[in-house]
Amino acid sequence: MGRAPCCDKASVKKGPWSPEEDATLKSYIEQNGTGGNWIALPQKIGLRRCGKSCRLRWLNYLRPNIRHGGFSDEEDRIILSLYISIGSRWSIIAAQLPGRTDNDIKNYWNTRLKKKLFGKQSRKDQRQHQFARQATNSGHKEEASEGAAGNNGFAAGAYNWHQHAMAMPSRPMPGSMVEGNRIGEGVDESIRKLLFKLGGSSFAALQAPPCLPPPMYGEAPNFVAPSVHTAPLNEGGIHCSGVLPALELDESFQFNQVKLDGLECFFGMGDQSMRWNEVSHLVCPNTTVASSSQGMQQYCLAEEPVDLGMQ
DNA sequence: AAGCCCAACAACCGCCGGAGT
DNA sequence: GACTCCGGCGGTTGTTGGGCT
Repeated sequence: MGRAPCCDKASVKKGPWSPEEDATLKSYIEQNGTGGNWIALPQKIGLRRCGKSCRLRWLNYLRPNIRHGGFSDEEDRIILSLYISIGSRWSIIAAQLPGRTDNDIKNYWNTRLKKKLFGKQSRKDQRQHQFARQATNSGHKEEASEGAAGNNGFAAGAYNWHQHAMAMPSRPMPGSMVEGNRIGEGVDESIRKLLFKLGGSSFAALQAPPCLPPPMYGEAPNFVAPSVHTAPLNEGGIHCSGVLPALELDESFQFNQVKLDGLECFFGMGDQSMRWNEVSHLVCPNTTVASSSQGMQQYCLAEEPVDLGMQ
């Protein structure tokens, strides 16, 4: 026997909300709150809507201080960082971007950011790219750069990780901050703390690479951060040198079992396979890559190993 | 000018986990 | 401990509008 439906599907209205419905819902919640029961709410205020639909409408659209569209580079970077670390846990990602809803971020990722990052050209991008080439060829370089990079600073056309990494500020740009927002100074710290709260991540591993013990796979459903050991530093077992062999990071990245839809290329599944050292700049702008004396590539973290104080 | 295609966004659906009984 | 209910979440689908052929 299946679960009873949350409302009578036959009697509730579906589809886009009218301004009148919006006004009714908004004014009621502003005056009385949700009353702790979304299911009962529509009946109370005479809306022929499912309670879940009311909740969604309020959270995604009517709630105060909601921002739509216009994602900044900084927000892009946060979304990407967290997506790589924790996968499609949109609510957690949204919690780091005040004013953004999980639905908004999810849509943004699925329709735009994923394409931006992996070089799927929209027709608009193709046109911009074509325009850029034409303008460049005819000597209009300023117009060309505007046309090609008008998309939040990402170059149109096939995405170039290295190029973008170089363009990324090593620290959040002062002035990119939204008031009351975590975006801005200290955002990396904020994300890192969040990831440690969640149980570790490849992102966190970059900031303070654990060298021992060996990775534990499959400890948690949905979220596995293979090379991260979350025990406090002072309990022993971890000694962080600040230098992590590239191989380890690659393995960390490749064995991460978080579902990374759209990131198949990192796992050798796409036709354009990437390795961690090709994208780490984007996720961790402070990470630099250098060659060791043995010719083996190593990661040299620009920062001192951080205090991993668990909260 | 009309039809088609596609990107963007809004909304729905169904599952899961936590709280209450 | 078992059961029910509800909220929350993520995946998916539907709708719309703009651009292209």
